[in-house]
Amino acid sequence: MREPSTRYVLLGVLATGDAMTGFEIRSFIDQSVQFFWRESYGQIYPELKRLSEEGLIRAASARGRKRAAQPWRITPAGREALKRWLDRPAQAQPLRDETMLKLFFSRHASTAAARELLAAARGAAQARVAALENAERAVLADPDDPDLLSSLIVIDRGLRAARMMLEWCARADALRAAWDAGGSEALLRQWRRSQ
Amino acid sequence: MREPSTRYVLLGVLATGDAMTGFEIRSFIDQSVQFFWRESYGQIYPELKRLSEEGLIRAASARGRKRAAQPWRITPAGREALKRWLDRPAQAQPLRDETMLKLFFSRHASTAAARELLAAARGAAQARVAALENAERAVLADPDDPDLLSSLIVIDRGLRAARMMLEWCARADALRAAWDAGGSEALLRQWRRSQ
DNA sequence: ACCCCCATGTAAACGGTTACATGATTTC
DNA sequence: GAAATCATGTAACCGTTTACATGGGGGT
Repeated sequence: MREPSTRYVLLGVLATGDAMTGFEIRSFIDQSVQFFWRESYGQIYPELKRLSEEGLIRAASARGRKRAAQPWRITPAGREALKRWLDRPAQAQPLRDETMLKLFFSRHASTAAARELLAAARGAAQARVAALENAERAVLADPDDPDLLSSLIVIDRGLRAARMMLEWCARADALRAAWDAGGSEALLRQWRRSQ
Repeated sequence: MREPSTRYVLLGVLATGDAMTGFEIRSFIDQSVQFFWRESYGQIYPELKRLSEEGLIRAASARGRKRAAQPWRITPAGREALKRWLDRPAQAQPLRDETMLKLFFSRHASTAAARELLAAARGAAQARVAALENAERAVLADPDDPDLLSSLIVIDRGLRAARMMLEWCARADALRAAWDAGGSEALLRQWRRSQ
């Protein structure tokens, strides 16, 4: 049995203290942890209902404007549940990277397709670096954010991952070029260099 | 609509040329691309049946020993389908990293729990480096493997990712220590250093 | 009056894992 | 002949995405 983590994302976001609607929670997720987590409304709304039935969150109806919007607030029981989850070791590292899969099988494709795959990976990594540098700037602009430490740790991870991808793309190009030029011997020579 | 990639993994493995049973395909996946892909029998067997109905693979019954085992061979149509898939750009970069999620919310946990999370991540990364260095040795021992280039590219990616994680763990520790010692000012000083 | 954004929700389909059942073959 | 390994398959369950339906509020 695997434990669903969706509920804990919701609790974690609400743990900041502010009452938020499902829509706002989703926006928050898209802004803060977008690079390693995503949630769809189809998950969020039913889960919020369940959480409130279990007493881990409660409706905080009174807001300035009267609306159909339903803001939620975390309860003490919710904070405890979140804490218990955080105390448990994390499971399930991310798996299933389609780019890697295609690259691994790329000798069955045209060389153009293989080059295309690497180029796309490079483009994605560059975009990611740019997005993360923006996020970094935004975080540094507000040094009193209680999430400052967490945000920086997470952004650092994202930046390192993206830059690693750029280096790896260059390396993959070099390996491929060596292979094209001189087969397995040249490839192995290239591999041993800067290893 | 998202495209299922399971079928193409099967085709990709069979494209090597050898006839293989579902069991052997799974073993091959576990040995070659285990770090970014996994398949379960519950996916493999029904999908093999479907592929054979579509004429992308065909049964290659006659093997030396008579068995319940059912080896499959890729057909020309299967190779074309694989190629078409490889020509399309890859979608869906891997998402949902529970470790990152917990770390992001870790200010709501005990400091012991946060340290524990990082320690586990470091341990996992070290194990991964060791496993990948073994894989590297195994690959280098057989320079005539037609998958040599792909394997090295993939191993390189895995090694870079794992080593990046080790560096990031150290950095995260340093950031956390700075925060504990001197709050956000010390944290920001530490952040700017070696940035 | 119209459009865009905010906002909630549901149903269907899908992909995937897990658990379970079963049995052949090899090796010791 | 027992144990380990090779091997196939299915059913149930679960989490997730997608598409669809609906409507209020603010701005132009």
